[in-house]
Amino acid sequence: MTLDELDRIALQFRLLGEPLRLKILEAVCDRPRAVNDIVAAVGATQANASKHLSLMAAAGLLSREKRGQSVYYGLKNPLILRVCALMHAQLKG
Amino acid sequence: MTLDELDRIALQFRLLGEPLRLKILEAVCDRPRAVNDIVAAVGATQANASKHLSLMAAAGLLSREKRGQSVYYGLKNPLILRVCALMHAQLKG
DNA sequence: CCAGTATATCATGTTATAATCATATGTCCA
DNA sequence: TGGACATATGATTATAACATGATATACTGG
Repeated sequence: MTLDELDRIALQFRLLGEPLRLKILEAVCDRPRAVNDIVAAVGATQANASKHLSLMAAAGLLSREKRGQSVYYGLKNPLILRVCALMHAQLKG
Repeated sequence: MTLDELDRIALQFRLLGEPLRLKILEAVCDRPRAVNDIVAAVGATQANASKHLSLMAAAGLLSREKRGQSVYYGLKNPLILRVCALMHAQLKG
């Protein structure tokens, strides 16, 4: 495993290391949703949620699509849900 | 998913969000190893490695066993390797 | 064009986490 | 017991990350 690879993997893990971001994942896990909607679902400030969404999209975790005056964020790769589920399971084992 | 659960999952992810700690996991993935040995394998300061090892053990990621004048750290639950492998795969997909 | 709604960004204060150096603790053996 | 080796801890500094409030940009309907 190269150093660069480790760095990128670590970065991905760090992205998941924030409760608010996990909540966001939960919010968009079955369908893309507008920022507005996500903000309400996770109970965060618009500015704060927006920042996390940008970050996650930039990291390739979320997809971003502008439709009308809203922006829809969705899961880029459902595999990330398995990662979360595995980690959840690991906590109990 | 309760808030407390999210917090704990996030904490676990944050633990994996450090390249040095991933290296440590790699170093002990097939057998427990002494701190001394791990330090050499990952190329870190003794103090720094020790701190990370303590942290990971406290979080339930690693097992800790004192044998003679050495302390052996090993994987507590091999499931964590699957989490890492999945994340690695996710990066490419 | 204007008002309103939706989203993003910027500046700032604060907290959290990591690396380092020095030092302490503990264990073994001569 | 003293000295060498292995590990842990404490204090300090540096850096990264988050939350917030204010503001900017973009789109839409009237």
